[in-house]
Amino acid sequence: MAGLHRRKSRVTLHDVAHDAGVSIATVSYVLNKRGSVSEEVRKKVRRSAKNLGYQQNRAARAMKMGRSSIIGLVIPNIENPFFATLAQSVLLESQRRNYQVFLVDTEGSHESEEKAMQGLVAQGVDGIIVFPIDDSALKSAKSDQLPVVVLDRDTPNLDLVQAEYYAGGRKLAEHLQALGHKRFGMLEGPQVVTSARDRSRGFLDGLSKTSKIVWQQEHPFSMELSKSAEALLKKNNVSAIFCGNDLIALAAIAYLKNNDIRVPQDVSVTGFDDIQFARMMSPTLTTVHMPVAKMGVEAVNVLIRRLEETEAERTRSRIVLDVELIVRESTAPI
Amino acid sequence: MAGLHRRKSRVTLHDVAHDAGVSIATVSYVLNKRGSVSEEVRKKVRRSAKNLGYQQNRAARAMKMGRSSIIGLVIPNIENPFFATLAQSVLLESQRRNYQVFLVDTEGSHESEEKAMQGLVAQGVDGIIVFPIDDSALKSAKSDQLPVVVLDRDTPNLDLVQAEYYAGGRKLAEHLQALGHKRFGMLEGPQVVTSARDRSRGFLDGLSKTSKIVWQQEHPFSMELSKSAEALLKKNNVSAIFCGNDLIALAAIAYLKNNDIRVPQDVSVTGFDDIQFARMMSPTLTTVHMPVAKMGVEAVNVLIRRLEETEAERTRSRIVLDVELIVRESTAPI
DNA sequence: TACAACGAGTTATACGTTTAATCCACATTG
DNA sequence: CAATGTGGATTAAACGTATAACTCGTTGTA
Repeated sequence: MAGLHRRKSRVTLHDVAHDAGVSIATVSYVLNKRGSVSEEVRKKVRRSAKNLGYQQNRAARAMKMGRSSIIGLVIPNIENPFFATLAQSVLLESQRRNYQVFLVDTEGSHESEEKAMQGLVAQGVDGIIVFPIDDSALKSAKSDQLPVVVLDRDTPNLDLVQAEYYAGGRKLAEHLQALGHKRFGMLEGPQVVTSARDRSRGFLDGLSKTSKIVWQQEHPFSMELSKSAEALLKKNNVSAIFCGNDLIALAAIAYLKNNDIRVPQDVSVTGFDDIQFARMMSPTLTTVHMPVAKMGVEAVNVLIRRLEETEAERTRSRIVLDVELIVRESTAPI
Repeated sequence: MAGLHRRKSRVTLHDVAHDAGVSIATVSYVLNKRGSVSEEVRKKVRRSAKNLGYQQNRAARAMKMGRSSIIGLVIPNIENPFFATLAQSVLLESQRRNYQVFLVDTEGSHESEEKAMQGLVAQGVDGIIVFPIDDSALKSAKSDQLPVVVLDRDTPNLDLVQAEYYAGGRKLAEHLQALGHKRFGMLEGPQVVTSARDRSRGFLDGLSKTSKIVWQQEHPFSMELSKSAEALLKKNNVSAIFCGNDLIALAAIAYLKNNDIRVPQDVSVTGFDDIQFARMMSPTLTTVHMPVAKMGVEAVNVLIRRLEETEAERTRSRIVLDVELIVRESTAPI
């Protein structure tokens, strides 16, 4: 039985038309709910189409229409749960809206990001949603070729969807201070990244004069703890640690525990993002919940609106979503 | 500047032909490295193409050729790190081979899986790679419409790529027994799933007569621990626990720790899959490493081979990959 | 020398849609 | 009754590409 999969030449408009005894055009009109066709012909056509199992040939349609109904999604790393959730929501919403998605994982490299964007354009996608590696200007800023929605980084001329990072940072600062903390360590995300900067800024701005940053260091958004970070953690000279995201927090906590520094008894730790694992680890992680799924949905909405808008120039969208402080076990009163 | 993205009617073969002063066909031949064209014309054409920034119109090509160079990937849940890694490898390998991927996340529902397969066929993908929810026969077994490669579940007539689950189970049993364990608990994966069954079978077959299964329970492949599982864990009447996958193990360990049962001092715990987090948690997890990335690559290879094979009936592929026991901190001598 | 063979290009067609333009029969209206 | 309009259908062109079939010199060979 193997091998009989040769695509049996699919049934076309022509076949349906023949079966229903009408012209090709009529079938097209019926199926696209356009033009004026009598109710009875309508029924006949629909019946034939269903019987024969007609399926639109997307390639032909795409060619004729000049649009593919495909959108490109470019993310740095699908293995990061944050992006997995994001991708999922984009996928779902797109399908719901009758678009398909080309997903590209750039593995965190600028070069691939560049190539990915190029590639997608070449593939003929209608638009692109991109979560850029960092701020280094999406240079091939394709926006003149096709609509681009940028996640997370405010970029000139491009539609934007992001979250209230700054506010999130403040909330963490307030929460920790309310618990009595005064001496802080910071493992911030890469400061070339706006969203990481905003988190830090928010946190710092939220501190009162009596609070003190004992140490502060940049760290990649990953679970592999840097040597210098380990050195700082080992000092055990702060009562609370702000981490740029959940992955860093996760790694920090693991390291602290291995060095017999208890969380949260000896030191409180906070994350950022609220990935799925944040509430599964022990201690569960106090963090800032990002509306990831919502970001995905909004991005799709913005993009499709732009795709389907009339020629009328629409002004740039800038959607900023609320974040929420989630208090769990990794923070405690001093 | 916003809104000037109206797809500037892309440059076509026609434009290039005009610019190079040759016919459309010649350009096509040059670009596809077919037919016989003199070296000088070749150069001229390539130059024009590059200058004008010609990009193949995939839709037109797809229509003419009857193949889209797109493959569908259907997985249960992209948020599961295991599938994230799998997806990533499929994406990368596909791109390398000049195919694009439609990713569909079925969210673990049969209905969506069914619909996803249908949908992909309708979209005109050339072939499908699917990691099915469970064994309930991919009924719309599209294999007669187009090539399907199944991951993980042996399915009649379909190409298969999977891992040596059985052997993995045995290895765990042997490892634990070598450490002196004799009383075991099992939180197996859903037994409707072949791969889960194979893991359990391998484990059980690997036990000697003197070993004893104290309790055994099915559990979904997720991090949300069931009440009954918690009850069993609390009993604290075994020295080692076999978990159906890493997520279950993760949850179990968290629960045990919260109930002051130490891992591995009081009880050893094993996982299965070796997800990224397995070596980040504390204690790090003893587990069986699945060659996930390799599975993805192989699946793409098998599929593309079938797509591009000549009419000659090829026999069904059945690729089974080795797994590896990874010993970490969550298991210790009794 | 005549003719086959070949190399290098061109012409022409088909792929399956969408949709503007057209056609036709019939009803409405001045 | 002629002119006009209208609902309901058809015809035909176009989208951009791939490729089979063809043309036209030129070369090699019998």
